[in-house]
Amino acid sequence: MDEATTQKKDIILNAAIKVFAEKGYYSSRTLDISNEAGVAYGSLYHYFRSKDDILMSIFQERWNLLIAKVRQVREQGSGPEEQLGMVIDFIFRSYRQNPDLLKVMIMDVPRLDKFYNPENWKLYNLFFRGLMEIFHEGQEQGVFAADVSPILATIIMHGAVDATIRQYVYNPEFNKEEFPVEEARGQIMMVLRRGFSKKVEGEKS
Amino acid sequence: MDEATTQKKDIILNAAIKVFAEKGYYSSRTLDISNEAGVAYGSLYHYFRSKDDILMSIFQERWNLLIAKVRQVREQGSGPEEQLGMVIDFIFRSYRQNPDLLKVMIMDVPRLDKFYNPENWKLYNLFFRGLMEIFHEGQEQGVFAADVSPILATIIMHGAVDATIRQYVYNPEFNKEEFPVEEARGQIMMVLRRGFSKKVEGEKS
Amino acid sequence: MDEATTQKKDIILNAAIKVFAEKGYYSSRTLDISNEAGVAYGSLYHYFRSKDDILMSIFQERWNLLIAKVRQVREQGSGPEEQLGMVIDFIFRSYRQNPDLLKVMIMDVPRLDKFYNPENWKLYNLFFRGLMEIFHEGQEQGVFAADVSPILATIIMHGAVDATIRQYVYNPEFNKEEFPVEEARGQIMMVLRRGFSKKVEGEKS
Amino acid sequence: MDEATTQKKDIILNAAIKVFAEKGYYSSRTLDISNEAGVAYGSLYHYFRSKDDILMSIFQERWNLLIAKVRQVREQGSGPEEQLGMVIDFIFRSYRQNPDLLKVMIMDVPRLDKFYNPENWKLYNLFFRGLMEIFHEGQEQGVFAADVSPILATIIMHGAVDATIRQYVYNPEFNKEEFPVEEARGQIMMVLRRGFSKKVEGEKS
DNA sequence: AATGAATGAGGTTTCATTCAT
DNA sequence: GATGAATGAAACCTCATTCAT
Repeated sequence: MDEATTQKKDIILNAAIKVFAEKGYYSSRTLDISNEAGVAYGSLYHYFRSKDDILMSIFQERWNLLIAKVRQVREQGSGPEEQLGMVIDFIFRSYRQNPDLLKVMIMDVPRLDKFYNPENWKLYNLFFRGLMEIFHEGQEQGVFAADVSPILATIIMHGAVDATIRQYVYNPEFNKEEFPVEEARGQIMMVLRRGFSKKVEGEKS
Repeated sequence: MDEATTQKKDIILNAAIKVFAEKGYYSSRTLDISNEAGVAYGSLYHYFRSKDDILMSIFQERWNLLIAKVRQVREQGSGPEEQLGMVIDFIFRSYRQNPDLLKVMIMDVPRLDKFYNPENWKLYNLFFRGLMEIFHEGQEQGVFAADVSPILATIIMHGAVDATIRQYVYNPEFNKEEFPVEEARGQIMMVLRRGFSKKVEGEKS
Repeated sequence: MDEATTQKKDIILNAAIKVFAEKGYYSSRTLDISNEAGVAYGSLYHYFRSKDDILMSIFQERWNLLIAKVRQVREQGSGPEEQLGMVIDFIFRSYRQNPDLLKVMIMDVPRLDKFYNPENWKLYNLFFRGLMEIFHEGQEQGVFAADVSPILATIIMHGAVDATIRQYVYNPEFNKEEFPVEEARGQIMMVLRRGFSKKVEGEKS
Repeated sequence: MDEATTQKKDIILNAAIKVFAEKGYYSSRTLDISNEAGVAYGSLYHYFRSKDDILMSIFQERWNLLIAKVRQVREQGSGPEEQLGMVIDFIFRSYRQNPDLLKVMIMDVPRLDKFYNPENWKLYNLFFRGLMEIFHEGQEQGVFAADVSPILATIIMHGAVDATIRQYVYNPEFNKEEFPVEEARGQIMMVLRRGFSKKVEGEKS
């Protein structure tokens, strides 16, 4: 794949992200995408097999970035708490840089039938596995509570971040001024840090 | 609306829930719904204005139940921790009773354009407001940390539960045997209780 | 057919006239008619075989009135000019009394496939035959020009009246104040009287 | 709009005219039109927005021709009588060349809800205005009677022609052999000439 | 590679009519 | 006679995808 091709694919992908974010995958027409991208709509099919394929490409490209980030964070070697914080930071920064992309990732990707194939699940779970490993290390180092399952911890973390971004993206009654992204990010970190930390003195078991 | 009408609407709604859960809203045809419900094609349109209207009715009926639950929990008057626990329990029990319903609520409802109207947001936020009030009371009673925003706390809680159920619903690699629903519910409760509790001794701010 | 039945049929027919006039036959639903008539929509089918049948009944009832009028005018025995004038008067008066009815007669009846059956044509042409006979008598008495075909004369007369009423009914730019119905009627009469009268002195043949 | 597009639109339009003339607008299916045109189903919607749009295009194209004809006749500058004769001739000739077209114009166009919009009325009345001006000139030149309103004169003329063509098109009992089109046209001209001419000697006012 | 006209399967919705109550 | 829930055929239109240029 030469560079020109890669560039054109990116133009189309970015146009698709914008269009999907605005109307939703199923309400978006390929014509909308080609218009937004400024290419003839037949051209989409030079670069992608189908409309589905475009959405899957968005997922894969983005998700690989996320996985790379997790890997980079892990190799860089600070403490488990800091590592989780860096991943969460990365996600929130991604949202600020390109809210449309996260909107698509959260809302459209998981609702596409074709998304649910083994290959994607493998990719999907790769990210969680990275987080789980960080958490597990934290447990071994005594930073995180031993009675919390790494799987659940990961899901909770991801769910908290995901739900927060959803509020930003969709809820018109959500007061974005009162809650700047940084504030939200800080609170989530705080709650999770506490939630994941070792048994609190005097806790009812 | 007489009883017979209510019954018929429920039959259709339940059929729709099953069909939507299986194929997703956009991939479900109205014919599938009428077949599943065992009624004639056109009958759907006696009871609902459109396919959209069916999905919106599912949301509204279900969400009103959730709001009613929150209200009931609040009136019944145990401590804030117990109250939040009861709501979470209710959601997990709902999932066990009717996983399809939750699947539709989580995956299909939020992706429908028409969902995003003021009336629905009002309903939607009514639930969060109830949770927020519980949390706020907990703060006043010194049970929950004062430096956590009730809004964020609510979102985190909801996100955690939602994400967990998503795993049950979709992730084929998620080991449901290892994690029975009760286990997941217990762990979430534990993490949140810790995460929401007062500042831990010696916490880095 | 007892009296109660006849009355109910008339109620339905009048409702249908109103609805058809407003929305056109094909855009009118049987439900609209039953609502307008204040009866259950199943009831329409007690009194009429079908929606088509309702429109045909409107035509037949009305057209028989027209034919009766022509017969009455002929029996009453004034001169041919006066007789034609009376028929035209009758039509204009009908329009003033019930514009909706004429609207339906002119616009909806002739566009229904089922209208074109031998029985209706017979009825339809009965009216024209009456007019033709009047005209023919006028020719024999030397009142109307002998070189005008009674058939054409009749068609022209009918077309002129019909087109004028159409303007009243539909054309929003047609100035109804400037042209009260009586004025229009008078002018048509004048033009036709002249047009049908014997060859003008010095006419180019 | 390039030439190929124009050609394809014309093919579809002509097919639609044929189908509409045969079955009436509402009884014609879009599939019938595409079959008749020999194009794919969906192609209709490349060239026209909707079925309605096809009918409106037929009206507009045809009516612009009529208006152009009136303009041409006026510029060409013969006497008012001749000018009106030429317009009537044009209409009758149109009927002979393409009876289906006139059928659609007379029967289907005026019964479509969407026909009644300001834009169409403007177009519609442009034709009448042209005729009225001819008539008015005739009055000033002393050829036509001063006591006849140009508006009514125009309507009568149009109604007479329209009603005659209707007979040809629809009435199975109308004897077309006895009345060839030329004969009808001649008689109408004669009646109108007389009807529009100056007060006849000895006329009752 | 790029274009966009052409395709046609498939979906939602309408609505006249039936018929059990 | 009166009702209106139930029926399901049929219609319009959309839109992803193909393919000749």
